[in-house]
Amino acid sequence: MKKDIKVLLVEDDSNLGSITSDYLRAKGFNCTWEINGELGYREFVKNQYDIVILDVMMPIKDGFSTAKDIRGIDKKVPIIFLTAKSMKEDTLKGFEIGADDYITKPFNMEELTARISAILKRVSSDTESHFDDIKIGKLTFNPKMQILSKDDFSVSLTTKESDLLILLYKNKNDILERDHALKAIWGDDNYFNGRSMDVYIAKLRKYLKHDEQIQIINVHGRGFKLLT
Amino acid sequence: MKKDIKVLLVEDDSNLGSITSDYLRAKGFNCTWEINGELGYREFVKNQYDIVILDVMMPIKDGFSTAKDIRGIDKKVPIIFLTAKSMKEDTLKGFEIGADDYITKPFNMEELTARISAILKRVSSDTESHFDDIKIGKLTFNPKMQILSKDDFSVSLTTKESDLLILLYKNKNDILERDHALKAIWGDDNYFNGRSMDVYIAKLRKYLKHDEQIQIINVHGRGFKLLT
DNA sequence: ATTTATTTGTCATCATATTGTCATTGCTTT
DNA sequence: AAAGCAATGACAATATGATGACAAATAAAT
Repeated sequence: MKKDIKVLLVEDDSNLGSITSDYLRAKGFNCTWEINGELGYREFVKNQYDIVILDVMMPIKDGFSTAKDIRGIDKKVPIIFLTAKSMKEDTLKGFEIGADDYITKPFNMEELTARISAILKRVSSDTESHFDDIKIGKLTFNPKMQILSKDDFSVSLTTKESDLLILLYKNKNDILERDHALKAIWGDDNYFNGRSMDVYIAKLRKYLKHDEQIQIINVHGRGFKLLT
Repeated sequence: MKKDIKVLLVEDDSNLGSITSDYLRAKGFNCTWEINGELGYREFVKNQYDIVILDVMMPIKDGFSTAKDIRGIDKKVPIIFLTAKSMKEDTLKGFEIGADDYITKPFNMEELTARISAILKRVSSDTESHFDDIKIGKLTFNPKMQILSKDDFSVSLTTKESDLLILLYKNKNDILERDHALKAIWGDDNYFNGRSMDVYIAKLRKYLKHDEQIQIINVHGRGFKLLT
């Protein structure tokens, strides 16, 4: 059936950004272009992306820092770095963070799409599409409809509940750090947002009671872990 | 008797567009030709089409983007893409956005009609013709006459009411996003049009009370869903 | 072991944004 | 002028998210 590959391009040079995103769109990718790391991160959080392309050198927030933030909430999404020259330190640093590939500028468009395709092919096996249903134990969650259901029941979650559940799921059986989650969903990590998040954790726990196998445990001072 | 198949062709090259639409008309199709994605989308919204043929590379709004907008309000209408030969088949094939077929330019006319016929044949089973009556529960809606009726009653809907009902029907049991509906029917997604739409939803709900099975539910912050 | 401080759990309540609905206005067509 | 339609204003109802209050759990200090 139809695939809809969502690509997030973060590039501060408006000329290159415009050309690249146009090209990717013409190639059938669902490409979104943001002009700095901060906006890029926020966009990544708001929507589900299949792959991220980050320019390393950016004024507001550089590519590595952005990648680190993204990795804070998503350990699997493929990231490609664009570096100005072949700087050894750059590439090394990038791979440490978990870069899947890096491309030195200037690059030609065919090369970029080829790399994207190669990476997607490589990781496609263990990657769930962003519009697929999520299976959490005996429960099923449809992120588009924001509906959590089992054979016998069905609840509609609010956006915040849904966002948090998705974030927990992406880090299932692994810790979701408080500050990462807060930055991602509430935009800012502060005391009050923290209290709010605790309330939402409580709400989710209530929903997840429908499968007694599933639980959200707290890791004191760190965050939460969704056990499946 | 031959059916009246409505084909929407969106092609920026006036030469090719003219020739192709002439040919399709000669072959008995009811073909409309628009010269860019924006006009194409507006035309699609205004009328009901059985199939859409989109050039990928267009100046104002490219084919993929147009397809995405069309898919936003109609998940089923068959779409054929016209792509330049330079695009590698495999790139395209992997990342189609709900394309039912694609044809590389230059193509010969016989090939195009053959593809169209093949697709229409393939999907005709679950596709309602644009002039058919729509069955909504116990109710029947005739989109040409804009008349909603049951055995015992009959109302004539206004254009806006009718447009909205058709859009809801096309997305029945699935969410119709506010912004898509507003863009499609009111041409622009803004606060005031949104209020207007809510009024029309209320009006439709009143009409649909004649079958208590049918309801339009709201999905907070997202849109509406017609449950049949 | 006991006390203290910090973090988390949860309920109830509040504020805000979204949606529902009626009445009215203005525009167009006849 | 009358009728029909769409847009808008006004206000009610509802859904959502934020916050306050306090209990419980955990960690740290004594």
